[in-house]
Amino acid sequence: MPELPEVESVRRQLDPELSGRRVLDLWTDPHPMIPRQFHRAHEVIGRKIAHVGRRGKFLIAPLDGSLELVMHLGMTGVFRFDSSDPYMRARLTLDDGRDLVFRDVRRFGRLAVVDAGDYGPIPTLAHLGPEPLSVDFDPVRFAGALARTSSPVKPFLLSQRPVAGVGNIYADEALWLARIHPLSRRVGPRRAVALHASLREVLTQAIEREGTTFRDYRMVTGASGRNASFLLAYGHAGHPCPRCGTPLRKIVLGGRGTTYCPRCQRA
DNA sequence: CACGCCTCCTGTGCGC
DNA sequence: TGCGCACAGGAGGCGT
Repeated sequence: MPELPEVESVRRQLDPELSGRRVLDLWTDPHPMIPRQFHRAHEVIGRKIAHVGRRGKFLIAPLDGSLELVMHLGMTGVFRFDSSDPYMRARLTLDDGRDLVFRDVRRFGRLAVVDAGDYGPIPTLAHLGPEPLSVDFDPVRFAGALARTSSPVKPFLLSQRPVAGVGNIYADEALWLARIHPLSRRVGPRRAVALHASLREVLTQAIEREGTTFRDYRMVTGASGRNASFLLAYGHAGHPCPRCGTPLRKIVLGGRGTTYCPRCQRA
């Protein structure tokens, strides 16, 4: 569900609430998925949260004792304060008397405690590409990565390796903006630079609008993101391309719905 | 190591 | 109305 702009919006709300707070208790529901999804989570008890940071779609909160709490919203994860509900998977009791509730209908979300910087238990985080909105996301290196892979460009973006935080929605949006076919296996330097710029544009705009809400994604306040009505490709299959008027086409690529313009985006 | 496929889970919307 | 199926914004594990 949530991609970088949604996770960043959540981070900005959580950070001032959690910074300096100590976790007094943790409740997790007794489902068999929990041990797998909540690696060492109970070690958060008694620890103080320094702040809430982010890498790609992962929220990372440094704790005292050289530990880190790593949180991933999966497809349907939401954080709320003091709002118990039937899909509550975890509840952190804080030293200011409030409860932070993790709601997650599909149970793909994760709460893991790891030794600081040791992301072995979280392979995608361990091999995560550069932050797209930082100077580490370099167009020349990005072009090099695209030149070296044999994967179609969209699944490569979704792998989180060439760049962090891009999911299904913003991959479709950026590829449309850069006029690159999602199945393209040959993205040369010129188109790579265009894609680099498009990713930054699409993600920056989405952050300004506090993310895209279709159904599940909500901020900590419960508010929806405002970006959905600005999407140009994703979710608009069958509608005219905003650039050329050709009906947008939907295909399945790596098991994910993919919308693109068959005229603007050539392989 | 890299890639493609399948799986985890639950709810919703659609066609028949 | 009821049923079955495809699909949903993600990542991990496995076989090749």
